[in-house]
Amino acid sequence: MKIAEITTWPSTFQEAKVLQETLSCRVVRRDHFQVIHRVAGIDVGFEDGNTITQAAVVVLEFPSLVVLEQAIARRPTSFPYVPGFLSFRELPAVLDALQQLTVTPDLLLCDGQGIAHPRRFGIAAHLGVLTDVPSIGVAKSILVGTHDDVPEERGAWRPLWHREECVGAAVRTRAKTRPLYVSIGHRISLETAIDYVMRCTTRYRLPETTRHADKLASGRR
DNA sequence: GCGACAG
DNA sequence: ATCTTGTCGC
Repeated sequence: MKIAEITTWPSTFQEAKVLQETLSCRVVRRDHFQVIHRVAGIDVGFEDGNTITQAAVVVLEFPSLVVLEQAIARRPTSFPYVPGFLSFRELPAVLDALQQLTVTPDLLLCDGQGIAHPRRFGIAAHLGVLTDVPSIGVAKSILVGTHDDVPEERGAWRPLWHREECVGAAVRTRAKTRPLYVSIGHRISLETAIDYVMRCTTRYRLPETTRHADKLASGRR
């Protein structure tokens, strides 16, 4: 797929923060897409003591969840891991991998937060804005916010609150396992995002998209 | 100032 | 994220 947006990568945290505050205005928090036929899972891994960043993208047919295509990109790591600035570390490699795809995904499921972020611009929101493809943040733990206890059964969820605002949801994708944290990335509402995450999840805690991408990024095929 | 803190 | 095998539990 082609990525039209010209991307700027900051060299200081000050610049990065300003960029997040500027681009966060572009996030569309309501449903704005057509029929979803292809869903992409994205994951990033590190090698050689974190000096190499490897991004993996796997495109699945929706709703069958059959694998259609996959891509891998590797490049030198250029930004440290600092909570709140994950996208600057991982997105350069992710964009490389996305550009290799021969088909354009209709929806991106990204490891990490969407707008459940101090400046409402986590990695899923950043990726959505840069590609202009609908995206969802699917995180295994919280960056910011709190929530009430989530009932044990699969499908149950509770709002994730941060500074009086609902920024996402704690979602039980599998009974008796820790919830996942789902948030708006771009061009999708929270309710719809939760629905797509559930429809991409079968018998495990993580969505099939994420599981395929995890496996590919860690070199297990 | 102190503690928390996606991957 | 990553270092790492078998093992305990549903």
